[in-house]
Amino acid sequence: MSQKLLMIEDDARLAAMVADYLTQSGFAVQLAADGQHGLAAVQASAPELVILDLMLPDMDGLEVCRRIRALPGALARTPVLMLTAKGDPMDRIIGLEVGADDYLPKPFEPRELLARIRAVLRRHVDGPAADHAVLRFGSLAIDQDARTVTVGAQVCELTSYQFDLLLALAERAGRVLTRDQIMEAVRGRELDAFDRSIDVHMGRIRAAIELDAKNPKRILTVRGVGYVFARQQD
Amino acid sequence: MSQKLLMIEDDARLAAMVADYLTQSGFAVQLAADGQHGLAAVQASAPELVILDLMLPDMDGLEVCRRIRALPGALARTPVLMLTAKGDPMDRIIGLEVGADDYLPKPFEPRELLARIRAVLRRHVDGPAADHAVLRFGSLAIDQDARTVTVGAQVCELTSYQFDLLLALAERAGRVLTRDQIMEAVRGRELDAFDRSIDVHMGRIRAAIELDAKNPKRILTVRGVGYVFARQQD
DNA sequence: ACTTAACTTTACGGCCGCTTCAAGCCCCGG
DNA sequence: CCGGGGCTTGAAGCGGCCGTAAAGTTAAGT
Repeated sequence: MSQKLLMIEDDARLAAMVADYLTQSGFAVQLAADGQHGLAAVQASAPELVILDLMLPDMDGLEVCRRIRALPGALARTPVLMLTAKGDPMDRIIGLEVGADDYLPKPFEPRELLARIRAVLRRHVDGPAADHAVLRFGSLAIDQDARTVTVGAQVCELTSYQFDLLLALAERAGRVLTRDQIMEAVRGRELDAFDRSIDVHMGRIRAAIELDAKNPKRILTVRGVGYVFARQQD
Repeated sequence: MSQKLLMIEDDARLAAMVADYLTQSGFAVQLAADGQHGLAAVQASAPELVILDLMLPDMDGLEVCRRIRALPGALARTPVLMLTAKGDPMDRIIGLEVGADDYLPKPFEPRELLARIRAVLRRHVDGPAADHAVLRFGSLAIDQDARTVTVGAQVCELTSYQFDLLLALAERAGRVLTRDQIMEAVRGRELDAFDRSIDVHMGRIRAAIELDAKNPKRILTVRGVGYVFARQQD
């Protein structure tokens, strides 16, 4: 029961990469390179959600969004996730105003796009603002919507990337992941041969979430393989 | 099979309204007006989920939550959905830190409360249920995802390489493997003529997984050939 | 029972992989 | 154009673990 997504994006490289990532995450992805074909595809295949680039060759993403909302029947309520060029707050206001359900500034981590797609879909079926997915492991709490991590009373300062890494591990708690798998989950691309950056980040994340970074109880290293997030803690 | 909910809320009007809505949605709702009675009710009726107001006449909602978590047995893991006074981010952090499973700022739509209740319950039932690929031989279990081996309740300390060796044998349980075959399976290359390293490792693995390393019941030696992992055990 | 071959056990040296620190680089905001 | 935060890269340090060697034990053949 894989859900159908439509991505309207003129950058073929980006589109292909994202489509690949989302496909591996269990979605069926259809592509359209401009607004014209995008609108046609919405009507033809009635996707569960539309990923819509703000900048398109033929017509503005905002215009596309407006026309989706003007379609007959249930199609008008198709969830739209807008990709905006920059972190410009203006974009958000405009995007939401024409009826986009969420927006995501480029460049973005595939991981985050996936999280937002799921959030929008969840909201769409369960009602408005449905689900704060909060992962709990003993005193550790990971709030996927707020993108915050707390351990006991302490709020952990994590960068966005560190948060994604932690989340990738925590979602598969109890499963050993290789560095490649982790990189694949977060960025959708492979790791070059002897890249130690993952290790450095794990060190930083440990410093933030472990009580004693010298004796990690949550992020465990599996020598010669990768890392595991411990299922049982505290 | 309507699920039992407990709502701890001092505002009688609000409580009645919500209870009514949730009842129509197929839940059995029990009410408590303050922390004292709320805690008693949790112990008396073991609800599937507790809806807990942050502001209560007698004691803080946080304190109630803490005490629920301190209850004996499975009661301590009763899901808690916190109702916070405002959209203040402070509230959410506090809520997470005492072990609430989700939070919802007032005022809220009943529809949204319902969605979150369902989300939390869903997570609670199929959360820890994530299945692993596990090979079982009597009391011995080999978890390929976690890369751990357990004998009964005992977790065996094995290195990555030792784990791979054991797995190679266990996957072909009942078949005798030569040292070369084992090496081929694990490392993909051949073994030089008089290498005794496999033997040493088998000894170490036996020390970890055999009840009596002197009389191995799992990893058996086939003199002049190699080793077998016994199909029948215990 | 003696001999010999094969497996087990123990000890230890060295290497590989993880961690940590420091410097470089890139991107973004002023 | 400059400054800062954060990701990346490189190098140094350290510890764990593999492999070897050598002694001990078991099994088979004479």
